[in-house]
Amino acid sequence: MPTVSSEELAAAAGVNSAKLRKDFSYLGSYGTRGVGYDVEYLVYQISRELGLTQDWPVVIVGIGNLGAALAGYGGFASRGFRVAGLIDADRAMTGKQVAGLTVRHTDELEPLIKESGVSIGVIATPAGAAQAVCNRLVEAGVTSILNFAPTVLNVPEGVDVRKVDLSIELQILAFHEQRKAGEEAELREAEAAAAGQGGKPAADAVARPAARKKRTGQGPDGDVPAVMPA
Amino acid sequence: MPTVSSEELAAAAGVNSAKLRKDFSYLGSYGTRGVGYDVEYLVYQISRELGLTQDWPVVIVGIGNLGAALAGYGGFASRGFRVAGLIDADRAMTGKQVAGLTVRHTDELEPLIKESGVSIGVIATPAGAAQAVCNRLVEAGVTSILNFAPTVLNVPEGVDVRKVDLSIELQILAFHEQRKAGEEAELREAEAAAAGQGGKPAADAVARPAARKKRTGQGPDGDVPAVMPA
DNA sequence: ATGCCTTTGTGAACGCGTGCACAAAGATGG
DNA sequence: CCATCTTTGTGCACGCGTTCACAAAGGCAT
Repeated sequence: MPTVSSEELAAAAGVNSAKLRKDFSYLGSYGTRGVGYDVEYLVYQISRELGLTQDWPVVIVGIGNLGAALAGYGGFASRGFRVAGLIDADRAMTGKQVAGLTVRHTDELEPLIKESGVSIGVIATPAGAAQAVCNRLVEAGVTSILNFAPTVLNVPEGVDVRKVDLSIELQILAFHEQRKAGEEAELREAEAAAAGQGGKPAADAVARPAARKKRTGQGPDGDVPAVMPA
Repeated sequence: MPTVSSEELAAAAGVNSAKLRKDFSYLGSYGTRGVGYDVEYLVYQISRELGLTQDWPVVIVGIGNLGAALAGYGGFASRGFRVAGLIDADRAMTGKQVAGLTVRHTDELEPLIKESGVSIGVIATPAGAAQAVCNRLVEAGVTSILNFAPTVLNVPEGVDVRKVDLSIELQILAFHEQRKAGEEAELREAEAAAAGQGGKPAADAVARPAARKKRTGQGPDGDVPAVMPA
């Protein structure tokens, strides 16, 4: 398949074709009217725009289970990322092989960053060590940090930090799960009400502190919200 | 501190106080005018709305580095998640202790789900095994899946899937990193141009297939885009 | 060469979320 | 009990991203 239309691409991606074309137009990607987009050229343009054609040396600090998982993650190489080094504070880890690389001690952090020209650091340490590691990374010249530790990092102007909290994704799933359950419960309640016996709302587990006077009526506390997060 | 105002909360969170109040109003959380929100009551309301007060048994399938990391992740317990079981297809893993739990073989997947009332599954297997695992999870009654495998999962209506791609976060950092570098290069180029010698754009690594006629002029192919993703 | 057909690129309209500004409500002090 | 002050809850306006719809452009058959 040498060429694709915005319509095909949009259907495959599950988005609107107009949006896709407009997005491409921002990139300056030129298709051919009446034909579509040349696949190879398009792939190259998007790859370059996204930085996939560049080589990004990355250092991973904290080689526990998560750090090891990241070191061995297959998706990195194909996206232009190269693990330039693994760092761990535990001397017992020093010298060990993880995912084909040798773990080095924290002492070697700065030389590693400078030698390899690392500008992106990944923090997979316990929460307590994260800020100290972050400071050393920044000091050594790292300007982008991916933080898996459950802490908010303070960084100077010009340094980007992205925080990944693995439990947030679960949280979102649980939220939807609750909504599903809530809707079912509501249906049952509605049926019960139709049968003549209104379902009475359960008392709050934590009482309202001050005077809990009127309620707007139509919604008990157990209501599901009208909005939902992403 | 028994009570907080929306202003304080907004400042701490780095958002607009009006937005915060509006969001709270959607939840039906009632503050007290002239005083603010009762902290304990607010925490309880938000927790309940988010499902933190419920107990969510979770099964993790695929106990490699990532699965082990997830099993030991501290953030789960405090958010209401409980790892009900660890499953791995490798018989060599069966019976081993990971993060204080015993790894069980894939054969025990269905009974585990039914006994523990699991409705959320986490897939941390290699890409090849993910869809098969997914099918079995759904068949056994799981309705929410968190997928760490680099595959798109096909699921029936009513089942939620969230895909976590660890390299995407790095991708976003790299994109910004590229923009930073691009801006610096542009500055240098502008200086060079001011000195009389215009920087010439490098030829594309992949040639345009068809006729590459006019360009709108002001932007060489190496341009950074005018927009950026989240 | 000419006309028709397909698909792009984009101006314009729509919808939604965010932020502003203010009235209502409750607390507090005289 | 009334006046004043603080803070909530929310109608309204603005801005941005998405979608619609169509003119322009290129390919292709006759």
